[in-house]
Amino acid sequence: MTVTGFEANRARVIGIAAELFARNGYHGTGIAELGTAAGLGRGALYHYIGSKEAVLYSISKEQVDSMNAYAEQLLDEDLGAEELLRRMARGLLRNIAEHRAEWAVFFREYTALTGEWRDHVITARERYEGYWRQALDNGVRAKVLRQTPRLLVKGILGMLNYTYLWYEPDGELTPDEVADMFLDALIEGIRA
Amino acid sequence: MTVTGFEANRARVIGIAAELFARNGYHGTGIAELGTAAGLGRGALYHYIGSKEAVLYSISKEQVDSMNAYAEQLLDEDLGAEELLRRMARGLLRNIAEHRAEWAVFFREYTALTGEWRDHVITARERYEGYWRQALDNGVRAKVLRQTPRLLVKGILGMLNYTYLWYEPDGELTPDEVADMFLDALIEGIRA
DNA sequence: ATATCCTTGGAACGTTCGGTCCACGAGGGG
DNA sequence: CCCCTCGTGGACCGAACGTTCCAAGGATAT
Repeated sequence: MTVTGFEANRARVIGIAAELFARNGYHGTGIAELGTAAGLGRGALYHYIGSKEAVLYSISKEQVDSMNAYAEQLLDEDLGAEELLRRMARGLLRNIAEHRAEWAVFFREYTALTGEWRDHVITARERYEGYWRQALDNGVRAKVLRQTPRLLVKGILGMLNYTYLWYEPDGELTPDEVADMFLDALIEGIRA
Repeated sequence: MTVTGFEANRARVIGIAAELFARNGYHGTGIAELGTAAGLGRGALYHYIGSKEAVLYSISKEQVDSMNAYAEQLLDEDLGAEELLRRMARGLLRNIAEHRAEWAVFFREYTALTGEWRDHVITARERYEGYWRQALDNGVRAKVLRQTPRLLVKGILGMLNYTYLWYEPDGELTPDEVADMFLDALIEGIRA
């Protein structure tokens, strides 16, 4: 049962590209290699992808955009500070666990993007960081958390993002459990 | 006053390569580009570097090896559990701050290594993680820290390693201060 | 002056790069 | 049966890739 339709085919190619880019790097993966893996000749391949950089952009953009949408939704829900942080962490780790290849490509290779594509992705990434800062500030305002340096948010994101490198979907912990473990350690340390 | 001697020249070229690899990626940086940046022709360049992959190996190896040596030294010193963790964190962040380009290359591009070089770097990296686990276990045995999942060490290292992406040497915080900020948040959360 | 060695620039190698182009086949509506 | 569109494989493009090679320059020791 082959999938049909332009969009479905495009998505399929981009998924394959994510695996290849994750394994061999963006510059380290050739268009010929991608064509072979997708079972497509040059003509068909370019019909779907437009350009190699467009593929990298699609891979990167989709993940960050989806996390931004999720964060915006949570921030609208008027949750308690601790619950908000836990849900944001769980959402991120669930996404990373489901799209390890895409996140690996995004973290390692987004610098290979140029022009507006680069700007868009970097901006989206900063926006996401802003949502985390907002969530932490919520906690401080509600006197649930103590005042901490603004750079702590970088540390938290590092802790969570880094999972793309080691998380094993078949391991003993679910993404939610990993998120909770990290937040258990952190929240006690920054409670008011 | 130009530096002389084979080793000094080699080190100079590798330093320049680290900057280029960090900015444009390993596969994204050409030998021609490196030659131009170093002010060397092809012949002279290869006289010093041997091969492109050898450059990547040198950059990666040096940082990890130096952190392993530092960790081994600290573990020999019989420090208190908290002091040990703080010193390890400070040492790592100091090193990252001083060699941002090298760490960026290491984190993003070590997968481009092949064969024994790849194995050596991966092994060294796992060894370093083992030292951190040891330090945490010390704390648990001394009843300074509570028992935590073994995967927490991945989170701590993520927190610290991630600094290569954002730490600004001219910013308001020294590497030691960043390390302390992170550990202040963490240690309270995992104390016994 | 001669011999030896380290260092050097640049030509050249075959391969692969990302991307373009075009002819053609299949499918559907008139 | 013709025409148009869409999808496709593969020839082909110039440029860049990492590496090798060699002749010669420069320094030092004899």
